[in-house]
Amino acid sequence: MIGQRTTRQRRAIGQLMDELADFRSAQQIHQLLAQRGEDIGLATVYRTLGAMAASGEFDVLRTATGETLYRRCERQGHHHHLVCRSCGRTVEVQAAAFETLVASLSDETGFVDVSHTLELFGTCATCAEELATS
Amino acid sequence: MIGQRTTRQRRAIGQLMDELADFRSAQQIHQLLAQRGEDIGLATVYRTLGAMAASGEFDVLRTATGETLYRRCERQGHHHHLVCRSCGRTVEVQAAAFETLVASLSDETGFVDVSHTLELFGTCATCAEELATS
DNA sequence: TTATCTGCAAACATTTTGCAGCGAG
DNA sequence: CTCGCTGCAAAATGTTTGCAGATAA
Repeated sequence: MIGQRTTRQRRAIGQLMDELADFRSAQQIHQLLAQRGEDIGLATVYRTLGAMAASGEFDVLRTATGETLYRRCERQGHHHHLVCRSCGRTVEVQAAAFETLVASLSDETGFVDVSHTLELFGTCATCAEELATS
Repeated sequence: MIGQRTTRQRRAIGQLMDELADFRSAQQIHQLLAQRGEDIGLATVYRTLGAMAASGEFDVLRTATGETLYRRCERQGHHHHLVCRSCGRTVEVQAAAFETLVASLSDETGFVDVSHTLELFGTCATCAEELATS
């Protein structure tokens, strides 16, 4: 926790994540780095993503198949993601009304420190069309 | 999809699930069955839970560590769960307002077939007290 | 009888870890 | 010079699958 070193690997991962708009898995990121000529061990990618996510630099999301996806969190504030099942495109969703609803749960149930994970999946317009014509 | 057979294994799993109040993993269920003297293959437990969940008999939930948890769904209709971080106690939550909100997302974003996963975690009143005194 | 289910073991996919060597500070 | 970081390969985890034999219907 005291010393964090700036290595070639961490720089490369940080830079790549800056350029990516959507959620990617550790494996995808490892592959993208390889395509750029960055020869980085898969284990290092996992370790680095995990560490950066833990420190709040990334949003984390789990797919229905058990993969962990990471993305640089751009907007501040709490929000959720609507992910296309087919192409992975992501839309950020802010639903103040929902947050309010969750907050009220605390009173109703007696539970404290109520946190939540909301994942939204759908098929985006483009993919829906493609699927319809096949 | 046509024929479903009633086997010793399925009966045992169905019966055990009837008695369990909270979410359990396939591995836990397999172990509980073994304790009862029900010698059922782990693969069968996975297959059966998967099938029963797919047919809507169980609620499914994924933990942060990637395990899939199952529980007999008591209420009919769509709802979510507020799970105590400490003791695992579960409260079912129905939030019609939230469902409406999700439905409206479809119009706003152009995404179709929007589904969602909502997981709520908190500390129940009892556990909160215990934690305060320690 | 016969299609379905089961158990086993092997296969899988994702992620984690032990350890020796490398390299940032 | 040091301690943290990296790569590799092995291990761990949780889950799925192929197949031959068992079994509901």
